[in-house]
Amino acid sequence: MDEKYFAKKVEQKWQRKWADANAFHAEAGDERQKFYQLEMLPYPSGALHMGHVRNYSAGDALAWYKRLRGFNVLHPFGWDSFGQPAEDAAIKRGVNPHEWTEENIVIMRGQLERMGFSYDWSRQMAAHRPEYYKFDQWFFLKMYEMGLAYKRLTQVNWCSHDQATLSNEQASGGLCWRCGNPVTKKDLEQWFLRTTNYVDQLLDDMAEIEAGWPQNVLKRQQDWIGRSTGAYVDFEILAHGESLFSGPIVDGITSKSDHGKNRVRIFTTRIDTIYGANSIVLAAEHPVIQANIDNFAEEVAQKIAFIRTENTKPKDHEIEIEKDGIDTGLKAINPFSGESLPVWVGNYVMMEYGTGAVMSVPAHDERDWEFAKKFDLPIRQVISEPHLVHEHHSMHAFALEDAFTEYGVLVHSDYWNGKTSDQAKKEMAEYAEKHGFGEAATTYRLRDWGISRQRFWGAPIPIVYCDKCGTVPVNFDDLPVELPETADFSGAGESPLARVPEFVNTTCPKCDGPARRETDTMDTFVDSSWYYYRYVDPDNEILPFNPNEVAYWTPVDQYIGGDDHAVMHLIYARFWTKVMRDMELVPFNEPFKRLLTQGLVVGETFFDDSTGKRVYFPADQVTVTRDEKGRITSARVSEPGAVATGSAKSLKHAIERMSKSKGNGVDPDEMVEIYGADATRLFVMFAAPIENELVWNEAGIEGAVRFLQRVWRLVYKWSSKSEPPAVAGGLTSSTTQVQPPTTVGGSDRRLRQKTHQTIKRVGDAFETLQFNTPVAALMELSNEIADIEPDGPNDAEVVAVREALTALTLMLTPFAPHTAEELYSVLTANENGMLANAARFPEYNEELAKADEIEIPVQINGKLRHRLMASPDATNEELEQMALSDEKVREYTDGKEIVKIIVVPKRLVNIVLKA
RNA sequence: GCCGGAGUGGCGAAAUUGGUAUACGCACUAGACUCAAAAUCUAGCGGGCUUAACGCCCAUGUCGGUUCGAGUCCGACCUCCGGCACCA
Repeated sequence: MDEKYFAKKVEQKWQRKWADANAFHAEAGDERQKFYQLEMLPYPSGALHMGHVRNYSAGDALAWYKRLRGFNVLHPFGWDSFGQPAEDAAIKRGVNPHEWTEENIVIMRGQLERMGFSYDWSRQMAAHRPEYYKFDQWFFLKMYEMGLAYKRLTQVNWCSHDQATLSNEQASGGLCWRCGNPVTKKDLEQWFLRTTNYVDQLLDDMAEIEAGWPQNVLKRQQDWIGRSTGAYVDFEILAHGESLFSGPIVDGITSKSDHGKNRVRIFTTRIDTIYGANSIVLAAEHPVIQANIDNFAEEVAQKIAFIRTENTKPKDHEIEIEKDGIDTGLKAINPFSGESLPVWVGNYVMMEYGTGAVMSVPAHDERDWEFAKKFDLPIRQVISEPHLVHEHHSMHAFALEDAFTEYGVLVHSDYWNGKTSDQAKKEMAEYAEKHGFGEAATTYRLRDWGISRQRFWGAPIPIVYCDKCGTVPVNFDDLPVELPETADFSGAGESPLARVPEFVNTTCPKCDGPARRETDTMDTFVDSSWYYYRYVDPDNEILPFNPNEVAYWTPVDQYIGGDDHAVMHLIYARFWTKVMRDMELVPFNEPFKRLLTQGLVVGETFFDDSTGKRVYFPADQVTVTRDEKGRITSARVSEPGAVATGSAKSLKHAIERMSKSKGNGVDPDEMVEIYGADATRLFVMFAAPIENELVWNEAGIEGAVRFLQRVWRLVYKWSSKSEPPAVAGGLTSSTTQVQPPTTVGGSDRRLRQKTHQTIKRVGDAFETLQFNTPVAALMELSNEIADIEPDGPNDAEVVAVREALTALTLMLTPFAPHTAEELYSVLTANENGMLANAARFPEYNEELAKADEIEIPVQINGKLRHRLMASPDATNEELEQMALSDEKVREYTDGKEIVKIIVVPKRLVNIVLKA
């Protein structure tokens, strides 16, 4: 190689060497400790973006680090290749989704290889290939056998733009998660997986992974699962002779015990407030309402219908929906007080949660308060702050200005008066159960996972419908149920597979008679729920994987990806693992021991304020003028015809997520071409903490190039000055200890100190998943090396520099592997690089890291006044004496009374004087 | 509205978890090299004051507190960013 750094040349050389040596292939059963490093698999869109680069750079850094630490590292890659974009491409451009997807995979794999990520490509999986989705179907059939997969008619979230059903997660906020269009409701037969069977485990097993997962992800999962404990209470429903309701009440009994009475079951977390209930409020869809809809007065029925349709409108997160409702004329009897309460329909009660019925206690619930205020319903306070209990009894006062939602002491609650909320919640639920009108209960926000999609590009659900036998699962032996080559995508609302007769028409696995296949495909989150198990045994044709391979490699030691998957993917994957555990396929509860969520890569964008149009991107197309404070005052676009000049006021400055559609993306290929893969990766790791948002700044990447060039020059400068070290495997303890002690305070001594301090810092940083600070530490070390001039150095200096450079090179590997490999081969005069030599992370020597002299700040009354040089072994007494006898310090202390002296060992001395 | 998180130079950020605030990098300024430019190297780079002394004062969103000592802990407030959103 050259003494000048040509990134491209170096990178291509080592990429070839790695590939030829199959360098990153890992096999189970090694006696080394295993480490499974996983990054979230991408959708093969056809173009790698900087978000991917950030994700995989971090993963690759850890994979390299663990290899250097002697682990047997599994670092696989695959493709989440089912999903809508392939279908969209088929519709828009008439391409075949299979071909389109395979082409994209080839393109993106090339991009990844040019980045030099150390993946074991022999384990690559792709969700759209029959050899993979065969086992989606296999799992589905297993779950069907276990009663975990079932079908029911349901109102689904429907996106009319994408012509697809959406899970609740995907329809969050009433808008389609993909296209952002409003979601409507539609009745369809849908397949579900019983995630609710595992809801408590999903919550409780968080204790196992708490230490390794970001708090906010666990928090979001908790919120998503939404467990709340309370009680069911059954209210008897009566027509009560009101003119608004005619005829007998039919159906709609929602409580378990009926005694021949019509009852409606409500859920509450605050049974202690039940004496404050002024009404019962039902969802418009509630069975009691719908079963009796013809018996309501005209205007009531109309209002109910209105509320029902209004509620299907998309929820706008910015605008709070005004409370609305209608008194149905029905009455409900409060089982505790015997009081007769009106039954309302309210737009704020959702059928999907709890029982679709609530008791309204305006004094102690904000929504009920609003509702009562709007319709002028009575408000009765039944919980008091403990110190006000007396007043409540004497004055019967409800001077509440707002709902009092805190716990307190019960008042105006008969027998229960004086009990605390906590006591009452427990005892009242028990009382209700004893008397047959309720029980303690827990409800969840999480519902079963609807996996049916009216889509072509997904795994077919392996079910057959036979007129004779009904719903029949496909035999395991007949898997996979393969997707046809293509289909007619033009239809609306129906699965495209329904229009492929060769696919639909089949024979019944049971009776061999004519039958039809299920034409829905599975949600793509099924694919990503277990792909990380497939990597351990990707070619298995009989089972999803060999249990021995799984036993060796899993669970995943470190998972890295975006926190946009905090709830969907990461809950489904946890669910899947628990099901697999119950199938005795894995012996543990949790798939991912540690999770790291990396922040977005965002672009800096400017908009012309007058036109609202994007002015330019990327930054190098524009000339920016800044004021002395660094604020942007004007910008000029170098593109002809798109000139925009003016003050900062005329330009809107925005930071936004990089994306193709916004046109503000940075092409990784371009970065590799201009700066090299190593510099790109190094910069992405260095520029910001991994969990922070990263604002792309092209100038910064040039800094990374400069750093690599500096290291490069240093290695060439010094490698000609001495022989390679005796030990080929890299920097081991034997090479470091063999050196004779040198002069205290000498430059070689200081460099060795810095080297070993850096080894410690960098190692610690990797263990705590920090990537920006170790790069800074390596830069410091290189700066220190650069300070030593090779002209006429003594032997000790050459040794110290060589040690420093070897350590630097090894520690640089996780960030810039190509450059590091090349420099390592120069330093060791061995063309075969690190992997061939089984190079190891440099060994930390505490003795060498220790400074000969340390600086001890001396404070007077907590203010820094002076610095002393002292031995790191100096005792507290010695430090104190040194400080007190120091001339400079005495200027401050002379004539003053010393109150006390604080000495922090190896840290500082603080002398406290009397004021 | 509820729940989290964060506010440190012109910018991205460090700070051994209560002990020298601003490491490292970007940008910028000056100088060296050069016919010149680029690259590279050297020096400087929070603000202010002064008799210029490796001296003082002020600075980690604001105000207060604890402490010998606070970016770090406590209380109140302000701002920004995320998540959830009628969840009973």
